[in-house]
Amino acid sequence: MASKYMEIYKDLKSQIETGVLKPGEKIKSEVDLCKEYDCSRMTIRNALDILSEEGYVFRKKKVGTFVLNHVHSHNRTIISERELSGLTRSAKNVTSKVIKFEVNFVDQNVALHLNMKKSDPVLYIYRLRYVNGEPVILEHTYLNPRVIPGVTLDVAEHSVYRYIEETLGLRIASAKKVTTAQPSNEDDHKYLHLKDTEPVLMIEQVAYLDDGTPFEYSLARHHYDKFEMTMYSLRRKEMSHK
Amino acid sequence: MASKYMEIYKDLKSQIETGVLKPGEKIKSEVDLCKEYDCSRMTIRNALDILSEEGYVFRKKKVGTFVLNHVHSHNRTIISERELSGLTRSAKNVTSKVIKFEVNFVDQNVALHLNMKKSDPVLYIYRLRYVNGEPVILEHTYLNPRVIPGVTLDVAEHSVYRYIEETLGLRIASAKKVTTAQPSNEDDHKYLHLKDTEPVLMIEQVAYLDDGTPFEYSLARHHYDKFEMTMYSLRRKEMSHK
DNA sequence: TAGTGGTCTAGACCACAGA
DNA sequence: CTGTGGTCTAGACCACTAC
Repeated sequence: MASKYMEIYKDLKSQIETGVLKPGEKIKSEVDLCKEYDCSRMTIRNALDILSEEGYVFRKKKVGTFVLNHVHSHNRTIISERELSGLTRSAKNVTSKVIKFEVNFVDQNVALHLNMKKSDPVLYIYRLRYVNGEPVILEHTYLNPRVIPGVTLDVAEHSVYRYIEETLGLRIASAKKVTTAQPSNEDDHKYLHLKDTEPVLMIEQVAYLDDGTPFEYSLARHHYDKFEMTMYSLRRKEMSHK
Repeated sequence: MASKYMEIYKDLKSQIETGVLKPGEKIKSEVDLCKEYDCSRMTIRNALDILSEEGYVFRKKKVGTFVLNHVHSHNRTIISERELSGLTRSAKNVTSKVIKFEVNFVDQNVALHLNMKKSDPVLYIYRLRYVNGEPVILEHTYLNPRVIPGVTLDVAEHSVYRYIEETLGLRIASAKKVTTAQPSNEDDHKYLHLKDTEPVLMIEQVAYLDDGTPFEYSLARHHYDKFEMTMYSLRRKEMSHK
């Protein structure tokens, strides 16, 4: 079904996650893996490249490939660097209450991000989102209705992303995110039950379809104590010389 | 000097940044680029892979590769997903005031992250960092002195990262980061001049050397109004089927 | 010296978007 | 139908590490 390197990637990842391959351990060399999986070296490298980008393994030039230890965290919900959907894909029990649902003229900032003109209409959705029954995110969403038509109140109450992919058959491919800390405002106090000394973790996002069209601009204000953003950065080889 | 794909990557990137290749424009096909740069297709794909991961281009299967428009931001200092150094590499005028500089026994949490034993000594540095003369970060740094020896007060006042790479000749290769919003505490009020309703953007980081050794654990509390964390997420092809 | 990952070549076949 | 990126093969040489 999937490609060969994807199968190998999944296999190795699961071996790491289940502890068959232990942190610090050296895994087989690329040539040995070729034999084991009966494929060419490039296929193995494709798989190892993904594992390395995701922080599962670490490659030491001229020495070998090693399992990296995964330190994981606290009581917060983890928003991964690779997560594209607002929420519904990562967390389990997500429900939403729609606070506002209206069509406006697009403002300048949103128009810029969504590549729209000043006089274009935009769908604005303001939702309170619950995880396991607890109100934890206040989310402002701006959708381009020419790209994503037919979003109803019912869709907004559930998952817009699922509607886009499953009903419209479009593919969400990438997202740009900017994360900041913000003092809480009146709505945060009211809906997220925050004190005025307690902040939100704000994630501003522009999401793109698989043809490069930006379709959504959103501001998601997360309860500071319930979310964290994790990422793994890998420096490229020659980058330091520049 | 650098590898061929790196040269091609740099060349294409600069063409995008200088506007020779414009947002939305389709660039040459991979086979055409092979001829232009006189190399094999894999070398071209290596270059395009990086551009794609970094959000410069967007590949549409069976159609072509397109330049993506880069939206950039506000008045804040951008902490990029790919930035490894705390600061000194990205911003220009960074100075530091050392608040504490001492050797302690490592605590359990730090020991876990740095792969150390309970009775091991750890170097603890507490610094206030200024950008353009403004106090904007309070940073707690824990260093493993067995891995990074010879850090002096003088080093701490300047750049620990530069000392590691330039003086010790070690290579910083990767980092795991966890970003959260936190209410400001007394030190934040005192040193960063925050009000009690104003938060910090906290980045917790474990940094690794090029051989996979964790050498530093740090907590950096950033003035909420001066920093943002940006990232670009790209979904992998088959990921959706899982 | 032997083994490793990094780089590169020169091909190949596929499924499907777009004309 | 043609061109495209996605995947894959079966090699190759290199510089360096660890022994």
